[in-house]
Amino acid sequence: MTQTPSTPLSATEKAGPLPRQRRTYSIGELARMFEVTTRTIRFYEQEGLLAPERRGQTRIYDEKDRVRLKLTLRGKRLGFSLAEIREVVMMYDAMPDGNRRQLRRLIEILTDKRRNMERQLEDIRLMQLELDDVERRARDVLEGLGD
Amino acid sequence: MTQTPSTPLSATEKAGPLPRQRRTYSIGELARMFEVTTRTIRFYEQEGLLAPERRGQTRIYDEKDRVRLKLTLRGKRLGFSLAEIREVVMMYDAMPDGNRRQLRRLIEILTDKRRNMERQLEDIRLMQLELDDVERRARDVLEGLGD
DNA sequence: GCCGAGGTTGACGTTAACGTAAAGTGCTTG
DNA sequence: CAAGCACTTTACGTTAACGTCAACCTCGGC
Repeated sequence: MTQTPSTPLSATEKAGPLPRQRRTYSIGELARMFEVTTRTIRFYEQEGLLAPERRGQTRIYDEKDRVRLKLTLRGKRLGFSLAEIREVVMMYDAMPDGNRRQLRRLIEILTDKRRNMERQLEDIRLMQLELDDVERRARDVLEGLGD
Repeated sequence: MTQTPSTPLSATEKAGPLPRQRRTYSIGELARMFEVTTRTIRFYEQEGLLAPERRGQTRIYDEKDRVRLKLTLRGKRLGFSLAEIREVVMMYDAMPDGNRRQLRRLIEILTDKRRNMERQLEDIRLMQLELDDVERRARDVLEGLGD
């Protein structure tokens, strides 16, 4: 009865009028799709980031799982730990019936992540300048060697 | 043995009117300055990222070292490994007398890093959208609870 | 019936990036 | 001169995020 409408985390999903096919994926498919190993995917499940269904022993992943994996990997590329990612993900899941304190906590976390992003943006900007500089010098030296 | 002429490593040494003084730093100063531990700084040296001078046993860091530490930490925040950072740093140092092959290799690495940055920029953009979305929903639920 | 391709659960191994504790050195301050 | 810092080396410990076996199941095809 507590069937949550199960809307996956998504700001970028085009909710077309198409009858959404209930596509599913095997662990191997997902692995190839995102260029990770199956070990990684199982590990993420063990860490509470995924919860695929089972047909017998075999894991079957649906669209929601796929999106979650995608977001997890994106978070990782941005330097978040699995623990951090899990925190947000779990709070998101618990949101519908979350109490005020939890929700405020979630917003607090999000604000923090956002600050993190801002800093990274600045870091990237500065790093790009450094790279430009180093590359320019390298090219100068190359030229000096008589290209 | 080596009698050093009692220079008290004063931070505010009035040697001249020039603003560009040959300032030096102790390991503790740098640690506080960047909010890392001295262990971290020594570790970076061990990994070939820093090479401070010594007065007896004690490490003395100059402006160049400080900048390098700053860049290292920035690289870390962007998810580069110490090995990667070292690669760039060492090649940069060896640049003046670097041969063509090395220089091309350096430029290749830089191009790679740059691609990395581009991807991170995109990741950040997407992640910000996600965060916006999650936060908006959280606020909606909060409001629904009768704020 | 057997085989290979994929899937499963342990369980132990590995690597990066430090943390932490022990034991010593050197300066300066009461 | 004793105490107290800040610094040093050595060395073992720790954590996250997987990698790497081993030993097993299971299903479609020949």
